[in-house]
Amino acid sequence: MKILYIGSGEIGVPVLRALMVSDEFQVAGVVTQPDRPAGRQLKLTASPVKQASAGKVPLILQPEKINADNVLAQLRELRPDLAVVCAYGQILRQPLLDLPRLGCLNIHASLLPRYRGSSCIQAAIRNGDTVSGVTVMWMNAGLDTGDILLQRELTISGGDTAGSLHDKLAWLAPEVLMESLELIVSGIAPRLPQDNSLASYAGKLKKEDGQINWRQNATAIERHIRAMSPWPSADAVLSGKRLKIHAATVIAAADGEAGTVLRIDGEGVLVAAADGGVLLREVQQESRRRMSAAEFACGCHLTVGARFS
RNA sequence: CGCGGGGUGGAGCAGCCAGGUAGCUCGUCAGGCUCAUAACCUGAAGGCCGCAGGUUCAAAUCCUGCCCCCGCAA
Repeated sequence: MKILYIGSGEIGVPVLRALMVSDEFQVAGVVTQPDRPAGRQLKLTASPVKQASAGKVPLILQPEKINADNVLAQLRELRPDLAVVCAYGQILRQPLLDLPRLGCLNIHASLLPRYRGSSCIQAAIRNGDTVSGVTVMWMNAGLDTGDILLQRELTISGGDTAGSLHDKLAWLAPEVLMESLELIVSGIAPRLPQDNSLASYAGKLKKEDGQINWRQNATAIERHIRAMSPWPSADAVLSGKRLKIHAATVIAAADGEAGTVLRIDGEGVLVAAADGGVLLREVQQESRRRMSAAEFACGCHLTVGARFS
């Protein structure tokens, strides 16, 4: 079976690798985002998917607009049986969705219909979910609204960050996809419509979304910190300077005005929230390396009573 | 040539602009106080100030080159 892989993000790389080593399925082509300036020198950088597939697949396309007629024409020549889409970064219109003989599958990193949209992983952490998973669905023109083919769950641990959950889901995804493909080959792949009344949407995150609001409860702040890690990262402001908060713990027995430093010791820096406190453990100032909050406190002579804004 | 910050005893930082005793918080070690302590007091050890040149009577500090780390941005 000839497969067209459409994706850009890191999360799809294990899936792509699984397809490339498969005997039963052939990756006829890969469509990924164009190389973009990235990194410290803004050097043109290939997407993780391109890096993983370069030289290993017959064709790699990097169109600015995947729905353009000339792109559709090139893809049509490949005569793919199926397209697999994962973290691509562009919306696929109907003509493209109709192009593969069997249609297009999308791999989504949440248990749909919960958390449609691009920040589904962060949403699961932020809301304190204990379960997430991977959904393979039949794509339609809507945003993550297609009929579900297969889902697999996994457990979110209390220490999971968006980064660690992303990795877990990335590892789970190949299994779910390959099983989905087997169901299609066998002709028994289900199409279960999503229950729209249970749907929720997690839109694209912006840098500003990382800002910590100390007037929230300690639990919410701690989840926020894990949800924003590693990107866009939870940011706090101390005496006008931005401070990234990489890791923290909830301390229930803490009382003080929201944002106030209550205690500093080897464990870290305890900051009051609306309810309880958040013990900052790992932080990072601009231009500085990550360090324990205790080390940070030494260097900047942080004192009890200081206020985060 | 995208913009910018940083490399100083074991850790985190100040000092650099206006060259001329190596400073701060913490840790370590010793002693003291205490029923006791991660608390407190006293004292001590520990630094070729990233590397290599240059300027100078004198360089952590000024100039040049190099190495490494990081933020923005994507």
